[in-house]
Amino acid sequence: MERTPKGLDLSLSEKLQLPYGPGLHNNLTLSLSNNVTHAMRKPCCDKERTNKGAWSKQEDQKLIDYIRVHGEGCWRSIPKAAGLHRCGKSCRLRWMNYLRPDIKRGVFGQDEEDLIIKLHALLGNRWSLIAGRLPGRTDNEIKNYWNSHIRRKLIKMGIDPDNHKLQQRFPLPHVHQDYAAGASSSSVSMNNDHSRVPVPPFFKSPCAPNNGVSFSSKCCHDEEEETVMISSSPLNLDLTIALPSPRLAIIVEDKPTPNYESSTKRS
DNA sequence: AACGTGCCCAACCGCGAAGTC
DNA sequence: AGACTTCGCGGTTGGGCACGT
Repeated sequence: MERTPKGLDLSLSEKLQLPYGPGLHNNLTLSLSNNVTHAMRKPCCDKERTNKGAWSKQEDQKLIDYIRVHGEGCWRSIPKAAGLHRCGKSCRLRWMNYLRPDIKRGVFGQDEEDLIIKLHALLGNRWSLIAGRLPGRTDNEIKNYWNSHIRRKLIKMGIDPDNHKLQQRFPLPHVHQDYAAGASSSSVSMNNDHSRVPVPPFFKSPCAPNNGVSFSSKCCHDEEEETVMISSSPLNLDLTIALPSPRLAIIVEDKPTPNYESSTKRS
């Protein structure tokens, strides 16, 4: 079954209605779900007979072997066909987030981090779309990285990670320090005394050329809220989202992997 | 050494979207 | 047309590890 990934083809109107923060979307979802009962929904699998929790090496191997031969598709039937006591959803997640041969693991580079921030400013919490611009990275990985690293970092810098607004009331010297490395020509005029705050590098520089998303930001001073807004306009809204890197149906090589229950997570 | 706390991240859950019957 | 099925997404959880006391 071939589908167009959700939100892949952003219409111009959608591009212009930048989802600064997930608020709107979430509120909508919330209000809808409050009015709908899902009591009739069937469980996605027979929970009695399915394994849950961390995957064992044997389970991984079964899934890899199966997909190596048959390719991805029809996740619901894969567990049975592959001899796994897992639900299809769990198989899909394990494959997509961990076993796929094209997954790039390891620490995020500065360029990747900057790109994530830029894309988040533009797309909000649409992790799958963001992941589509970062070859080898999964939405789950990016989401985790955002929540555990970037989010905190932005807060520390005095930037609201939800709406990407620079808060005015933050200890400026701290921000100066943090931005020092990336600060050069561009700066933001913040206060009446014309003190200047360097713009974080991810707001200044255009994206890496091969990412196909370009930015230009200007800042303005929002008197009422006493925040410095990194305006979304005029943005180059060439947000043509390319399809994520093609996934291999056949795995050629075994990849060194994963963490299993007993393995250590950290070095 | 023992305990508490915070962080990381794999995995789960619920739900909407899209396809099929 | 509408019920049902399947997929994919985003939010959340919980186990395990690192680090501080």
